[in-house]
Amino acid sequence: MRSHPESIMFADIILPIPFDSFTYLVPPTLQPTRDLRGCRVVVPFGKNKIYTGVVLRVHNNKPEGVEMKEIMEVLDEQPVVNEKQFAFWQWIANYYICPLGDVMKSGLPGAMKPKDEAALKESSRKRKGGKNNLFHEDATATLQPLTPAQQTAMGGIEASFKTKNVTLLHGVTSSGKTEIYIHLINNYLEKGKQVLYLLPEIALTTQITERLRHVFGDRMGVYHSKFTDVQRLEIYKRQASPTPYQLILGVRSSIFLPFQDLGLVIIDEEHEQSYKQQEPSPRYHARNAAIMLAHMFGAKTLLGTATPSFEVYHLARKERYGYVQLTQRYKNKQLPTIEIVDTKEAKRKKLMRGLFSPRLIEAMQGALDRHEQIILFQNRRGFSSFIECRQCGWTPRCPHCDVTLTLHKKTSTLTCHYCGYTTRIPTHCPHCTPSPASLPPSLPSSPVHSGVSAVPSPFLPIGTGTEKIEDQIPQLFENATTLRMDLDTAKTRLQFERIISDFAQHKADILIGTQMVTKGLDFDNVSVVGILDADTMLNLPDFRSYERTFQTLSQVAGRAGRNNTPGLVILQTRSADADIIRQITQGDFWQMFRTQMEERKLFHYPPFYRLIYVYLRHRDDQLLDHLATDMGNRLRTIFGDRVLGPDRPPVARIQSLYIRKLMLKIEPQASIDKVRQSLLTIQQQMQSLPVAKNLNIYYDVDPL
DNA sequence: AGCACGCCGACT
DNA sequence: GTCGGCGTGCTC
Repeated sequence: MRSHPESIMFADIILPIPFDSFTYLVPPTLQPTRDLRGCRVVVPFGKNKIYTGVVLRVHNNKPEGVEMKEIMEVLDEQPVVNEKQFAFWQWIANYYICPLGDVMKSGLPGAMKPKDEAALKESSRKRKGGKNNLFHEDATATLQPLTPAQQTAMGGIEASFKTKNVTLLHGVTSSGKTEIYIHLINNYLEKGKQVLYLLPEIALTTQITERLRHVFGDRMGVYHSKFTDVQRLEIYKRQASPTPYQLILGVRSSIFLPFQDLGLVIIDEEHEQSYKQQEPSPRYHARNAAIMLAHMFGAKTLLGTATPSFEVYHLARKERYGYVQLTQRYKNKQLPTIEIVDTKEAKRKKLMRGLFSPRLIEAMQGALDRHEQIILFQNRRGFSSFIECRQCGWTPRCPHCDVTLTLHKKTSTLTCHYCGYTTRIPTHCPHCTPSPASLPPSLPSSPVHSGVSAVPSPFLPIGTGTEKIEDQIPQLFENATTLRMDLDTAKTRLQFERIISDFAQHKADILIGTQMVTKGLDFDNVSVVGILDADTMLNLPDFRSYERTFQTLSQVAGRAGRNNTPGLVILQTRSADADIIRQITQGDFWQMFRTQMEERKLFHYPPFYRLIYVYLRHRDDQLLDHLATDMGNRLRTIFGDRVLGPDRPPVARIQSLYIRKLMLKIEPQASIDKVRQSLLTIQQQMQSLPVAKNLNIYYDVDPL
């Protein structure tokens, strides 16, 4: 029973902190019993902390120069992380240049920590039915037959899968893509294969869940970020068990579930930005990661959208991906007519009433008279983007972040959308009227928007949000009722679905919203869609702004139209004769793509080049300047003119940390491994500088 | 990421 | 005289 020195075992353990792994001693009592890889263990850490981690590997190479601690306890009989998951975790860590600890944090349900698990078992016992199967039922529906157009597309997908691993299904809105998915899923389930069906967070509504539930019953598990830890843990465990769900309908993070025999991955609304995790690390793109996951299983991937991302469309054009088009709308629902209104012209002639042109008012009034509904789209929430002193033009900014504060009319406050800092609207401008004593001690009961108060606000709201539009409706349409849908009114899925269902039941005439309105189901009484201002989106300082505007506005326009009559979309813009506006109104994706691709190629942007942003953060602005320049120079010795910057990003300070950004434009055929190695070497050089002790460096690969 | 250690201000 | 602010340094 005495262990020989050479038989001493070590275990590399992933902990939920931003490092790859730490090496611990495996106690002799555990050594001969089993391979601990993939099992959770409890370990001491630091002075008196205790963590649960996952064993990455067991070996007997003693690490140099570190004093090791011993594993305290092993929690699992069987691994909770399988080999495919480890390979996938490692790919994410390598590709997105982040530590394994970060990947584990995203990849394992929070409730995998033993303390939580014990507590949760307790609470789930009390609260019966914490089950994932929310329809506490069996499949009731059989498959609906496909229309001829859908059948053709289905045949196209199957043919494409014979030679291609990834296929793009490019189908106009309301062409019935979901029905095709359902048939395809059914085929794979019949072959005994597992299917992962990914949807953007906001599109995963009760309606879609119910629809699939009717067909697939309890063979389907739903994985949603709004579920409780117990529910998520239950699905995770079930997927690792001998009887996993055969179909997972889930959001971004469901790519981390254990799969056993994955045969098909469907990524709906492939172009959606929300597939990219921005914060925290790992900043992965679930679409691209899911394609890799499918590849590891030898599975097929179907990407569906009405407005493909350039990255995907480009690969389809190059025949790396298969391509299937679906041009016919379901029940021959007609595409809407899009009318452009030149607001520059209307403003010059003084015809604008607030944010509304005469043509938009006329179209809306017509719809109201016919008891039809209206959707108004504005891609910004709140009342205005910021306020400005009428006297001197001073604008209140966040004391911690380098941004203007956003006006929230309802609460009479100014809020920072980055750190949440909130303050009351000042009664006077501290810049040009620095002495409050000279003013009446009025509370800011005179909100900036109303001139009702005795003391008019010294501030003017600038920019337009959904709240301001809502505010102007009563003056233009006396009896019209409104609903507003944006991040402020639809924070939870329940609120979101409530608004959708209220509007569907015609509890309001007008729905005002941000791009969230594009994600609702089809409303069959909406005849007019108003886009109040296409310019704010187009003019964003972002090389993808046209691509995004095209996507968003096409999706918004798709909401218009009743069963037999085509809808009317009124698009207000100050740049009425711009090419992009014409391409949007004509739904000319191909022309838009071609024009934009020339610029992308010329300026070395995706999909011709791969972008990597390198972020540096430090609380000392001047020192950071110096360090960022230094790092830029070091990068240039390796990457030459593929390095741009450093620059101050649009928001150059968040939560009292200053930020600099370096940009790398890498040829797509370059080895990501070598790029990562070079970056990490330079990072180590930087962080070994005595002045750079507190320098924080992180990466955003394929940023959006 | 936490969390302990450490060095300077306003309180019983 | 202490309690506690958060800068900074380390974690197998």
